[in-house]
Amino acid sequence: MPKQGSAMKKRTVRGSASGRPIMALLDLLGRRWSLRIIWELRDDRSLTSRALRTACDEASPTILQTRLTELREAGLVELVAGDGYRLTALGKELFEHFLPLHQFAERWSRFKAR
Amino acid sequence: MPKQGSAMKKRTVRGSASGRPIMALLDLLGRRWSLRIIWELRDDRSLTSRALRTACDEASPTILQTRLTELREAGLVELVAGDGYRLTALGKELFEHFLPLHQFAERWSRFKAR
DNA sequence: TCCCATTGCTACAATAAACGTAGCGACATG
DNA sequence: CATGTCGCTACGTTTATTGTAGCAATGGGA
Repeated sequence: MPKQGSAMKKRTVRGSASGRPIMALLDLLGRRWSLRIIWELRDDRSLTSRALRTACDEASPTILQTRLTELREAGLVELVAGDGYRLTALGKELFEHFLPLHQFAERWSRFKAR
Repeated sequence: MPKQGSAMKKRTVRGSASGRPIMALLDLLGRRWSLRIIWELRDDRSLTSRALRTACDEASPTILQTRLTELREAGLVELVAGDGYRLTALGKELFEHFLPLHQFAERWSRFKAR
């Protein structure tokens, strides 16, 4: 992709051509920082773009902005003026599936340690 | 970003330095094809590396092999001689959290279509 | 009003990850 | 031996991400 202006954007989700929404979703969530962003916005948290950047281990604003735009277009995240980014109702619903992931991660971590 | 020394063999999971397993897990699952691979191995399916490649839309064997190695080292996927790749018990447990994702993806798709 | 801090967001060059093609050795079947 | 498939890798090209710097817009004092 030669240009990354706000005009031309490769926002097409891989796998969406297959007509299988799950593939498009898996691809969207499989992009770097997507899962992390959703995670950081859990529990009705609202974070400004910079607070989000801090939460995401000082990730590059370029890619965070790209992901945020994608997630907003996907209807999972919204930007509320004067309040920052937050999950939409749909986004919260999605997060519910990841909630048990925290517990799992702990167990997984202990497994790996062996 | 914390510098990933070239000494580290690139198999280190980003975020694992934070000591928060959830970050390591989110990073591992956030790599391309990770979620997809787990998805394709659902329901006790066992796929050979090439069948998996076909299932994953002819993804490059290079990256598939990389992901498979990572997932195997993470204890989520295993390679059974003469049978192909499959989810481990831990991997199946993880997949349980993604099961409702299919339904969600359908709903999400309809939302996007509007 | 001017100053200044913060917001969301972007340009641009450099680096890292992923892609695509080709092909390896090992093993099996004919 | 010939053929096919297995898991897996080399390598050159393309794409994605990083890091630094900075923009215009907004708001709050002084």
